[in-house]
Amino acid sequence: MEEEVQTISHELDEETLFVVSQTFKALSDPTRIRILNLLCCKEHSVNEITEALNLGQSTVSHQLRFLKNLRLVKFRREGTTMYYSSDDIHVMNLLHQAIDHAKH
Amino acid sequence: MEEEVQTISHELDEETLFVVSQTFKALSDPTRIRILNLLCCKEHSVNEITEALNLGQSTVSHQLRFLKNLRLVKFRREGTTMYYSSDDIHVMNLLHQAIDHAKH
DNA sequence: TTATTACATGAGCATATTCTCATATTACCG
DNA sequence: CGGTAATATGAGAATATGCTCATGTAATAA
Repeated sequence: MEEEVQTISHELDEETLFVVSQTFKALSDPTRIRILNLLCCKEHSVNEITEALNLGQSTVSHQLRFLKNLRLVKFRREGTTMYYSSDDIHVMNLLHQAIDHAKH
Repeated sequence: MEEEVQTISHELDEETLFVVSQTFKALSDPTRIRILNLLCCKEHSVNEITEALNLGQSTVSHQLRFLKNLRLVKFRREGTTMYYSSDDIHVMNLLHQAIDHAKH
């Protein structure tokens, strides 16, 4: 009935726009990409990540908080050690597609 | 044979890291997402984009240059009018996957 | 040629991002 | 309890990002 209203169709609503941009922002930083790529296959402690990627401990912690807030990673405690692992199959999929594509 | 050497494996080389992060950075801004989403199905002039998305002409032009530099869009001239269209099926695929996922 | 339309570009500002340094916090061990 | 190892957090500086304003360029029409 009201097809004319759809003139501006295909336009994304604000929430979708926000979620999509946030998701890609998470994947737009080299440090976060390296961390996610490392966590892809198995969990790692903060120290392991710090050493494997040769980063500052604080940097890793900050980025993990970022990824944790977006629910892209989860963690479990074991004593004073926190083990992080990836927690969003779909986003990891986007990442690996982009990596495969970049490698040609 | 040399499995121990692979300890640091899975690490991404610098160029891949750069390309991947640049690609996602292009998709991490709401304005660029809206432009790419509009260009998804058919070409549009700069003016059409400006009006359809209610943006400044300069803003659209700047973002189109950004997308053009990454070869995500192409264009053709018709008189004084420039028609832009998407030019990277793979990246458009990443975008639509993320949009579908965000919409649940 | 001049005027007009459509688009591109440069400079500058406001904000956001990312890292580093220093300092918490938390759990464990003796 | 104090000491230590592992991680988290806050503040600050350096850089990057995105928009707006003004102006430049290019093609066309009169």
